[in-house]
Amino acid sequence: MESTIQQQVKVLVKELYGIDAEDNKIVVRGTLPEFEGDYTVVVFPLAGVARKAPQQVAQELGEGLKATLPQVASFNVIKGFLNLVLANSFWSSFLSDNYSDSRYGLVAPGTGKPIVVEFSSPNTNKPLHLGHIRNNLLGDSVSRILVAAGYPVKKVNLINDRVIHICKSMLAWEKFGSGETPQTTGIKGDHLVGKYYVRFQEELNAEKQTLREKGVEEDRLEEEAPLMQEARKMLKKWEEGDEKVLNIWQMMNQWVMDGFRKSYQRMDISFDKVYRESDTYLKGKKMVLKALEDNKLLKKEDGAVYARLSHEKLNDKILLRKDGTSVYMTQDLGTAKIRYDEFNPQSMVYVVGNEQDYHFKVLKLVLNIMGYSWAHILEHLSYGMVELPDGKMKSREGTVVDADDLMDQMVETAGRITRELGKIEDVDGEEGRQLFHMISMGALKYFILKVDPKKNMTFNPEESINFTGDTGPFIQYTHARICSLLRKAGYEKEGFSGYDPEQMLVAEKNILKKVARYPSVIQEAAREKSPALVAAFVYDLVKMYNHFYQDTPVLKEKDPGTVSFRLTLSAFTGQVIRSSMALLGIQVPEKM
RNA sequence: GGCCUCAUAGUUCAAGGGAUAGAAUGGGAGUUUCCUAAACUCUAGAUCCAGGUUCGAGUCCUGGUGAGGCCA
Repeated sequence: MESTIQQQVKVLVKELYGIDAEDNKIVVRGTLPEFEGDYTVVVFPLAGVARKAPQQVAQELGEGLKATLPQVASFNVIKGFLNLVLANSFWSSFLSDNYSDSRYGLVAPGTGKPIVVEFSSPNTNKPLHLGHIRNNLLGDSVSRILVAAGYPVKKVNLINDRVIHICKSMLAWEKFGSGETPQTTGIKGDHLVGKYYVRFQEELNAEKQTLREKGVEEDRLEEEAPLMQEARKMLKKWEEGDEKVLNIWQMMNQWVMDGFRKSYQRMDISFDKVYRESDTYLKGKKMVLKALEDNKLLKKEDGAVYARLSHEKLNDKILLRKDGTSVYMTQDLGTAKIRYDEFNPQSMVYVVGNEQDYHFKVLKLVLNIMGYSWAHILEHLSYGMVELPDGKMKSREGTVVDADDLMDQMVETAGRITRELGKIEDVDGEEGRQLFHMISMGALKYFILKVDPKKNMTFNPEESINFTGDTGPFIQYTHARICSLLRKAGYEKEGFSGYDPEQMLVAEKNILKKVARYPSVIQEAAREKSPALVAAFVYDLVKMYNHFYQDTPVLKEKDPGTVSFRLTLSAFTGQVIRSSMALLGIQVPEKM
């Protein structure tokens, strides 16, 4: 409807003033609740080009719109704002036209070039923490939103499984592990490996302390510690293909991946393709050497290969060190190429924290310099850090919030509160188990996704398990109430009849206005890659529905036409709630 | 030191250059013979500072202050 009004305004401006108005000068938005109207045209920009007083232009446009658009019942002008009131029948027709569309708001699945979304990309040396959760939820939700907006999407994960990360855990396990495995200990694989990573650090610190007492200089401690020397030896052996080291590496990677698989499952996250850095890391090196041959890259006197970035006022970027070893970016060049060749995508989105803004900027530039014309399709979806109320998470200070612990805690809280409220019967059975899972994950996902991805966020563990107010469970609860209402009424998507639109209440119209925006919210969220827009939308919708539900009887209403209208309105609202929550990866229960 | 982000009620978040800056939470006061009170209603409370652009600035520009990040 917004675009219909916008187009018509454009036509009228041409007719009345002989001016071709630019689209960005025609601002149409929802009318603020304190004014009368459904949509508002902001006339100031047009008054400027028409060289007339805003009120006069508004008046003339209002008359024109009323005459040409049958949906416009009346209008009023306040200062430079033209408020349009649509006929109630427009809104009831909107409902009858759309209530039976189970894919309302969603665009048919696209068939063109895919968008490749990379997210998660964990290191295999320790379990997932809160920061990874934001990454995973964002990547997953953005993927779902893009699909809903009609894009084909490939979700990919790049496991950083090379020995550099896991070496310390391997060494500590070998020395102190006495053969422990996830099976013998019952510890989740990623946590077991993480345990030995911590153990390594502890032992290393002890060694450093000993050396320190012996009078070794502070900046040589790490280098001289026997454990670090052993770790370096191990790394070298891995690179040489030492069978024993490779076996341990493979085994412990497997443990970690088995652990991650469980966490992904719990978050309801999956991938179309999983890459392993150990398989792909050599590709980038080849590309760099090839580009050097083609004179696209340069070589320093000491042998290091680099890209010149002075035209961008950036420092040169080394791609191969003087000893021929590769740097992080070298691998990223390789994986980008592999991915491009494999999917022929329209764009490649990387969900990676904003501490790597510079890295991605340079990555695109280097790909360009190396002659890959598709470099511009790389898009860094840069999200902010997750901090705790008392500052950043620091593994050294033990303030890291573990993903599994957090989820356990939330399930427990969901169970406790449900029991206290006494709303469902089967709290100890399958129904309870599923419900607690739904509520806890709903709370966690919503809490994180409602924040603008670009911004840093503070994660307050106590507030995150709050289930009232602007939370996932609040929205889930509204859905459950709607389901309950429909169950009682025996409503089966039959729609409504015999309803007089003149009886429509403001609260009902507000819901319809909101629901009507859903398709454009999906498009906007896809364009911005922001689940937060979907979260804000569904929260607003739910608040409006609750307001309606609070003081508008449905089943007790006498007029059957009104009853069927309210039931259809409720069912449609419930569907949009379910649909938009699904875009956030959140399920909604029928009872809670 | 150079570069990049950010700054809004006590706190956590909103606000496509547009009307009186919205929510939630916490504080205060209420709502249950009625479809689920995990709800609803009322109430007090904020744009870091100084300039500028604009009919109009939380939003754009410049400078400052403060916080975070990246690069050494």
